[in-house]
Amino acid sequence: MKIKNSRLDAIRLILSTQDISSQEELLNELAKEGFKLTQATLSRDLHQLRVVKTVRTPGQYKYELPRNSQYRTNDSESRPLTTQQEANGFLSIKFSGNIAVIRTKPSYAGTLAYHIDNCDFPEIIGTIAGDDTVMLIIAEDTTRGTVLRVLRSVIPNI
Amino acid sequence: MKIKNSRLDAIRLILSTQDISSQEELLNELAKEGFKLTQATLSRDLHQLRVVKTVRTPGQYKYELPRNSQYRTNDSESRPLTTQQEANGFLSIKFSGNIAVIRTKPSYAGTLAYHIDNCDFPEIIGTIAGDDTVMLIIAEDTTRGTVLRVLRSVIPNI
DNA sequence: ACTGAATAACAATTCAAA
DNA sequence: TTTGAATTGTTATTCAGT
Repeated sequence: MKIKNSRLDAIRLILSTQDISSQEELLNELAKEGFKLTQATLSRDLHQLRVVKTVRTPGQYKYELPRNSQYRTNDSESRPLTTQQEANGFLSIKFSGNIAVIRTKPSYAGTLAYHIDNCDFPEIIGTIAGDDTVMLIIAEDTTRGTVLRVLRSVIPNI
Repeated sequence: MKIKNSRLDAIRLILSTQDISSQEELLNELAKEGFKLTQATLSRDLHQLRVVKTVRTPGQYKYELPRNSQYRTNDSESRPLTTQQEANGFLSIKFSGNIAVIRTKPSYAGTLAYHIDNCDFPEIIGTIAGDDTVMLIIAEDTTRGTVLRVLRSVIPNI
């Protein structure tokens, strides 16, 4: 229950920040974080998170979270969103190099970027927003996990 | 080849119009259309089309095409700008690190970015547009050649 | 409800051939 | 380059136990 949810969060974190190409590989990453489980359980977790195995380049696979990262366990699906969750329009976040790309619902990007800017996170040296996309320039020596962690205060549903 | 391409088209049509939950099931549908092939070949076809196996409801799977290879009727709205090469306003593309910068004619950038976004290329994790400039954030481990190749479906005159 | 061990089911790849 | 047969590899499920 409690353990399982933190494990699902760990899976989401790992899949959001690195390229994973098999359940075996993900199992190893989870082991590094102290999660002990078998492939059977992981398969069920991925099923619950509706993770899909995509083809990146021929012969190379990547496990990806669904784009509207409506995660959490089944019980939270029926729980109404808080105003803050509802308000930020967050859909997904991806990383490449020192840049994070946040997708939002249409027209939400500007407001979200404004809020992130206002936080003056030292880990995020700047943002730029379109209509449904926010780009974050990440400070050097800052990990993606850290970025996700600090963003949680602005985007609780990240 | 000719046969193979029509088979790929048949696959795209089937996946666009019905729920398929396994390769074997798809094999049967293809047989109805007169295509004789084995699971090995089908697996390769699906790989080429970058089809993903998604979870619809718990325990129920569905093979889905990526957005940019879905079957579309000739409504010009959602269709990429493949017909009129002039329509996209493309002028030039340059690269630096994991960023590509596309210059367009004035006011064309937003529409072009929109179309690129809609394709959901895994190689391009995000775009942001000004008036005559589109910036693309390129996924890690993706070459510039690959970026140019995938953009060709949106910008034939690239 | 959650899990691991074993297994079944399924999909990807190898190999040989055309 | 494309393919099928066989094989391997990977993931989903069953079953039993907690």
